[in-house]
Amino acid sequence: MTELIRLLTRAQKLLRTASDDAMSRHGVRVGQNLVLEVLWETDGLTPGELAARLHVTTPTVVNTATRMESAGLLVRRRDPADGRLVRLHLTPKALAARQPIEEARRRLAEHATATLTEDERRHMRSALEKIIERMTESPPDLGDA
Amino acid sequence: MTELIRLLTRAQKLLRTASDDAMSRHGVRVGQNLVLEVLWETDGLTPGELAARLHVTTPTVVNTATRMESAGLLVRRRDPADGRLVRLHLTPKALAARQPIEEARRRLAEHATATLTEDERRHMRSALEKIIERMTESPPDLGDA
DNA sequence: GTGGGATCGCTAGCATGCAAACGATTCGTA
DNA sequence: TACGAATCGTTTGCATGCTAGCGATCCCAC
Repeated sequence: MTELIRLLTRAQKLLRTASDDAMSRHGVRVGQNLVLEVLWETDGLTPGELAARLHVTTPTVVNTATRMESAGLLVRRRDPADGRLVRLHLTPKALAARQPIEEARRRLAEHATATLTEDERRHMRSALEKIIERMTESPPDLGDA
Repeated sequence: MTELIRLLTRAQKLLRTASDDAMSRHGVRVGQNLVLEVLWETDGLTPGELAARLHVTTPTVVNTATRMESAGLLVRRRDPADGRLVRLHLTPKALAARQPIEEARRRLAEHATATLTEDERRHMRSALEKIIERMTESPPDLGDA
């Protein structure tokens, strides 16, 4: 079981590194790519909403948004109805990058999983879903105190 | 395929977070735990050797080693035969933490994978091995220039 | 034996994550 | 209506990774 998790960690790291390399060719880092992915579908979300969808904390989104703002990928706008809220809007530059980036991601994913059999895909998917459910639903049950 | 990778990423992150929580109870962070894991088996490795075994870069090991030195988990010693080398040696404190930490990791791994069937474990393992081989052996083949 | 290339650890700067503390705004209630 | 609690974004500080560049040491060829 420990070995299974070790393999999972190693594979994920290799994929993340490869993804960062691919995205960097389009002027976007791997974390920023995740923000784009959501905003391409739903522009004008708040940092808090974005954080919830990405399963990260709000400060992480805030910092990433600041870097993306410096890079000219998005702009911040105060919500006119609620002064506490900030809405993140993509720039034309970010919209133009959509096609090549999605293409690059699709290509990378297919390359990585090209040699998997149908059984392996199906069982790996259900196994990962079970692990995710297990880690979110049930308590981690840490040993001592 | 993209969805498969998304699940893989999510599962790995949940596992890493849970691992960090568990390790923190023993005064060790998740990255430091990986260093301990290797040094428990082979004490006195150099930062470069350690980096190769962990699949990280040397600066990463150097920084982690510095934090672990501050935490009293290891000491640096110059190699008497080769002045360029630094050898990392665990302290009694680090040796004493071995049993509880290994127990915590074993428990976490079993908890996470408790509901997997034998087919799922087997196919997930072979799938991950294929992905790893694919990402290390063959070229990433990034689209444009 | 000496000089130049190779090897090694370290530092600096950046990106991505977290938790904790802070400030501003909003909303419900007295 | 005004005040306290809740909500939200931001800042700060830390851990983990990376690349690039530096300085010290070693080793081989001359």
